[in-house]
Amino acid sequence: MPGQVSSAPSPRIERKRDKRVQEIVRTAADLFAERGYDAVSLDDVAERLDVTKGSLYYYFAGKDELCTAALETLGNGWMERLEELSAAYDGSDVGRLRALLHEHIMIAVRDYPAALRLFLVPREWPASQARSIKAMRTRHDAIFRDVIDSGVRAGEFDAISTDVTLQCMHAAMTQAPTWCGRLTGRARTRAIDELTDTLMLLVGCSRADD
Amino acid sequence: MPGQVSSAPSPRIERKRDKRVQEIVRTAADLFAERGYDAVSLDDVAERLDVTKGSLYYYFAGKDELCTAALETLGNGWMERLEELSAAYDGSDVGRLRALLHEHIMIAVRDYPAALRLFLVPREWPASQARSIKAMRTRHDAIFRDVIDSGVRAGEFDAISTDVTLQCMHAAMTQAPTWCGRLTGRARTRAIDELTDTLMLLVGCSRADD
DNA sequence: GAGAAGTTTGACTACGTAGTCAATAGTTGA
DNA sequence: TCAACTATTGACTACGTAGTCAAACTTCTC
Repeated sequence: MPGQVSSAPSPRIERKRDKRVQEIVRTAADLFAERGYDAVSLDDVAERLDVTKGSLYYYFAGKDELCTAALETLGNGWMERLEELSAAYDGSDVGRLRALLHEHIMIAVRDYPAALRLFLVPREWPASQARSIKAMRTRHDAIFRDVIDSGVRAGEFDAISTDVTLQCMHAAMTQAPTWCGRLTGRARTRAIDELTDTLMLLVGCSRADD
Repeated sequence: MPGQVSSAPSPRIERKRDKRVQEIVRTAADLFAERGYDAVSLDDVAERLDVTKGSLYYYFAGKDELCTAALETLGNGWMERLEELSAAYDGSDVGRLRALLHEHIMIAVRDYPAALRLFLVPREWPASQARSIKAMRTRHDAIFRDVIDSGVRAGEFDAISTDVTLQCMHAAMTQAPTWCGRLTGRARTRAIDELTDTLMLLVGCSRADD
């Protein structure tokens, strides 16, 4: 075993690599979200990054792994943001739910104008992604279930069924970028606000209640 | 031009052909809805019909045409049913809207257990289908916009924005088969009813109002 | 600046699937 | 029974794309 140090790369190089991985992941996520998994070839991803396909295989074992990384990296960031917001919120459940809905829609529409539209819609992804999508959906549901149940117990909300309410909210928020994405400026802000207020109706809160 | 009659086929043969076309269209729609356009090959469609691919080309010019036919045939039947129901309904707008929502969800969940889940979600279909999907969506929206606006004018409903309300309802109904499809018997009935009632909240109607 | 490590390239294979078509089988009606 | 028409087959081509890999290039490190 002559002199084989098998040294870990220096932190600097590791950071560089991480950055590159993030670039690739982000670009891939945008493309997948724009066109769907099947309609995106690795040549497409490579072209948008100004490299060739072989380069992607230096970082990822295959298309599936790249897709998983894209879903998890972006999804984790999103869910963390919502979890922090929910934990830090100081006020009524009405206010907390409204803040969560609003932030969720904002992230979907603003931060990921192209990416993640399809994020929580399993049918649009290959079966190999089922596990990571399900995990993210569970996390998403837990955030909203928590505040809805709390509000119901406190008598602030009135939901026919928490499950169904959750599903309706989720479905609407999933579609939000398609509706609001083409709008800009005040029109977009207004659409997001209206959507938030409309979803609050699902727990029996009209705008007056805040 | 010796004896070239170019005769139309007999009605009997024409009926037979139409029936075959319907079988193919229905099978294709089921498969497209199960797996998505890209993930379904014409060999898959042919296999489920117990024929070979070449046979499909006797009836359809290509995969795209088959897909268009599938979307339009099934979508037209669905929308016709809703239009009839809306026109025939005799009663308040609250009752009419509830009947429309309920029927829409029932059709989605019961009649098309596999097919058409994705029906009104353009992003899941190739660009060549955009026209026919948009037409169907317009028709769908017109049905529901009609009753919502009517209810708002009559003071029965209170919607923040008809557009946003429509979009939320549409998003939720599109997902309904995914939620209710795995249920059976009373559980399914209950889920469909709960979803209907929950969506009525979007126009400010709680269950008590009926 | 030299050697090592990290990164990218582009030509390559393998494979699946849309679409073609001449040959064949099945059906219909006289 | 036979001829014309309808329907189906299966072998075929063309093409796109996932994945491979040795060689070339770039960037670090001493």
